[in-house]
Amino acid sequence: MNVSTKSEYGLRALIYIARHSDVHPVSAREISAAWHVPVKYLEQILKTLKEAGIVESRVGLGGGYRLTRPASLITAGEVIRILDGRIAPFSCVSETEYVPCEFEIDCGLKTLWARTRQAILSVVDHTTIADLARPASESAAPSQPILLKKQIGR
Amino acid sequence: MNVSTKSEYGLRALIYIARHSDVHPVSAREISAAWHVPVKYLEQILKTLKEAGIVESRVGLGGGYRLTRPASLITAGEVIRILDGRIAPFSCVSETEYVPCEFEIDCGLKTLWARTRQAILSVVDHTTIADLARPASESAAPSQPILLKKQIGR
DNA sequence: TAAATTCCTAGTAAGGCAGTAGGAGATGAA
DNA sequence: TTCATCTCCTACTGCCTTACTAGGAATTTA
Repeated sequence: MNVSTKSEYGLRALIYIARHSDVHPVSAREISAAWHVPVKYLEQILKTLKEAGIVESRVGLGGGYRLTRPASLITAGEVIRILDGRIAPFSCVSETEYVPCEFEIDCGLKTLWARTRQAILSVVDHTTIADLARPASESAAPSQPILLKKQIGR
Repeated sequence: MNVSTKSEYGLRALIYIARHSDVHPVSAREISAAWHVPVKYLEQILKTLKEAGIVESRVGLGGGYRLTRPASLITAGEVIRILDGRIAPFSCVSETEYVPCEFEIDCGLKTLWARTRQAILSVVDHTTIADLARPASESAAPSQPILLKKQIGR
């Protein structure tokens, strides 16, 4: 159960762009300096994000990246899927990379993984870059209420 | 976002033991044959599970493994933690392996990861081996109702 | 004594992750 | 026109983890 640095850096980059690209596009170097991420690595991530249609870019002096859509229309789940691949904990319950398992008939685990996946999606697919870009003091509540009723310890 | 084969095999082994250890303990070879898992690999997993106090073992002919507790008192989350380590998607929100992050103050992501973690825990910490060991036809519903109100597509 | 079983340690092949490296080509400012 | 600043593109690399394999020692029962 892990999120890679790609998703972490990618989301941070998008947060930064959402916050700062009003006047001019934001360069990879600027984001890199702000979040302490290696520039060259970030370039690759932003390239992937560009190919996926999340950001657009302008080359040359004064160039950089901008979101193609309002930040409120980009979900964290979408970004994680682009950069990390499948979100489901197991491919036998993945929508995007489904691979059947020989034991599905009598495998209680499938149900477990399916529920886990739904639980994850209920969070990441309902949290947008706009939610994340809000100052932490406003507690980054998602725009749509998520489906957890209460927090559980541990 | 992935669950390793260790957790998968470990949970399957426990399910098998819960179902079949009434009369005599269950051997690794037996489980291995039932679930198509390499014996030697399974031995290692069961050893870890034994050290963690989930199963007890008996050496020699007719030996094998038994649960130390009723299956209804062993949660999937506990097993995954033992075999895979941290469940939280990022260590900045982990209870068991917390590592602070330099950007926590203004990092909307922390909230996202925290919510994701809670969502995962609300499933895996409320699903027991007893739930999983029930025949799939009974749909492996957890003993306590989980906190998702409805299923979401995608 | 033989067969079955857990226990213990070591090794290993492949793949993914997290970058580093080195430019080529575009663009705007001086 | 030159120069600094950008993105774009491809290749490479070191390290770690995963998913095993391998070989036996010790224990127990028939």
